[in-house]
Amino acid sequence: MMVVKRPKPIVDQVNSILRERIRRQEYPPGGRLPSESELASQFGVSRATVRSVLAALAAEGLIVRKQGSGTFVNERIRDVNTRLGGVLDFTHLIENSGRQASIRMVSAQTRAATECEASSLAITAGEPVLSLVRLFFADEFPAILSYNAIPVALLTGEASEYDGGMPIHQFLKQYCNQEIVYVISDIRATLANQEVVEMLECDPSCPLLELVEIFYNRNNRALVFGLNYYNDKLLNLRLVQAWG
Amino acid sequence: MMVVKRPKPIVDQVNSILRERIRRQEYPPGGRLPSESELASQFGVSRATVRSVLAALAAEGLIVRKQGSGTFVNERIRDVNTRLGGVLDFTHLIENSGRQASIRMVSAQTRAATECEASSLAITAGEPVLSLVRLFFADEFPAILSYNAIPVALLTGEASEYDGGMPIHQFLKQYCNQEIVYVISDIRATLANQEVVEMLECDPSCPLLELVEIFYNRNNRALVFGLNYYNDKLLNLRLVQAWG
DNA sequence: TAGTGGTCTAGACCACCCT
DNA sequence: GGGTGGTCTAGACCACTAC
Repeated sequence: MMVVKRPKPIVDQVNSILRERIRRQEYPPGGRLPSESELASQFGVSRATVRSVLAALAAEGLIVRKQGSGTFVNERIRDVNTRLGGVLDFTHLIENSGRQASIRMVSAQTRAATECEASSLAITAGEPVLSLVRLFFADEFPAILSYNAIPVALLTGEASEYDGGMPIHQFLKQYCNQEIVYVISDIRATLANQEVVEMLECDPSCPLLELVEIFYNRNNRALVFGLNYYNDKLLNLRLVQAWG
Repeated sequence: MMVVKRPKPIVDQVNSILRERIRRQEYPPGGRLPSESELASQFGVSRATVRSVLAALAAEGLIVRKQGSGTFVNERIRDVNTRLGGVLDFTHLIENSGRQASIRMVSAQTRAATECEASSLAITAGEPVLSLVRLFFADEFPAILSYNAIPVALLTGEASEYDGGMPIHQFLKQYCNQEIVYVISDIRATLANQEVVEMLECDPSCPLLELVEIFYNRNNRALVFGLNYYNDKLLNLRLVQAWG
C-alpha cells in the first residue's frame, strides 16, 4: 500500500508513475500490467481513479485493454515518436526518435504582423507581433524550421531573456499567463522556398511537410500562429492512434 | 426526465445525442450547454456518466469546459474536417469539407504481397493479399488515391460482393471478423510517381501527402497495410486537437 | 453566495476470458 | 469458478466564476 501525496491531482500522479514504469520497462513491451484493483490498492486510490488513468493511456495507444484478460503494454510503441497533439513539442519528438535534439534561435524580433498572421490571430494587419524563428536539430542535422508569431499585446512582462529552448506552451504560460486549450492544424506537402531550403540544407526539389498551427485558449482567443517546415527525409513523423 | 433505453452503453447513447444537438446547432457554436447535473437529470443518468461523455467531446476539441462557468460549443469546429484517427474515413473527411464524396474502385484483386507489405503485415513475402485500389472524389475531382492490402488468410467468408464503398474498418468487421484497435501512421511529403499522377490528375511536380498506415487488432496483429496519396491542393487536411 | 465544473470514493452489477 | 475489465450509480468535497 503506497499512498500518493495529495496536493497534485491524484490522477496526474498515477499517470506519471505508470508512464515511467512503462518507459523503464518495469512493465515490458507486450507485458501485462497489474489488475485495476491491484493498482488501486498499490496507490491507495479508488478503482475509478485508476480506470480514468488507464483510459487515457489506452486512448494514446500506449496500452491495450482486454476485457476478461488484462491490460497490456503495446509492443509497438518503440518506434513511435509522437501522437498528434504532441507534434508541438519538437524537442521531444526528436529525442523520441533516438536523436540528440538541439535548438538554434535564428531570430527573435518584434515586427508588424503579415496579412496571414493577422487574420489567423484575429488582429489588425500591421499590429506588432513577437516573431520567433527557430531551427531544431536532430544530431546536428537541421530537421525542423519553425516560425512563430505572438501578438505583442499578449505579453505581460519582459520576454527579452527568452532563450528559445522553451516550448511555445510554456512560453505562453510564463510570459503571457495564457494556457493553450486546443490547436487547429493544417498539414500540407510543399516545395520549400529559398530561405527554408538554406536553413534545412535540403534540395530545392525536396518536398517538405508544412504544419500550419493556430493555438487557442479557453476563450477561443488565438494566441500563436505557427508555420513549421519538417524534413521528413531526416526524421520520420510516426504516430499511434487508438481507434474507436 | 428522459430515460435512455438501456441495451446499448448509456455513454454511447448520450454521446450521440449531444453530438447531434451540437451538429443541428440546438446548442449553437459558442453557446453554453446545460450543466452537468441538468444533463444528468434530462437523461436520467448519473453525473459521472455525463462527465465521461463531456470529457470525450472535450478531448476532440468539440466543446470547451470552463470551471465555474459552464461548458461551451467550440466556435471554430465548422472548418475542421477531421481529427487524426478519423483520417481513415476519407468519405467523412471529404463530406466534412462541404464537398460531395464518391468512390471509384480502381481494382480489387488477389496477388502476392510485396516486400514492404509483407514486412509490415508480418507475413512472408509472396503470401497472397487482397489488394484494393480506390480513388476518392471530392465533387468529381480526384482527391485521394488509396492502396490497401489485406492478408487473404484473414478472410473468413466471401468478399467478392464487396463494393468498395465500405470503410476499411467495416470491411474487416464484416469479412474478417476483426476489430481495429489502433493504427500506426507515417506522414510524409512526396512527389508522386507516374501512376499516382495520372489517377489524381495532378502535376508531376506537385508534392502530395503520403499516409502510410498499419492497422492492428487487440492482439497486435497487423490487419491492413495502407498507402494513401492525398492531394492537399484540392482538399485541406485540417484538424483540431485538445491540448493537455 | 449560488452555481458550475474538477476530483475522488465505495460499491454494485455485468460481460468476457481462462482453466 | 474466479479474476479481469466494462458500465454505472450516488454522493462527497473542492476550486473557480459570476453576480
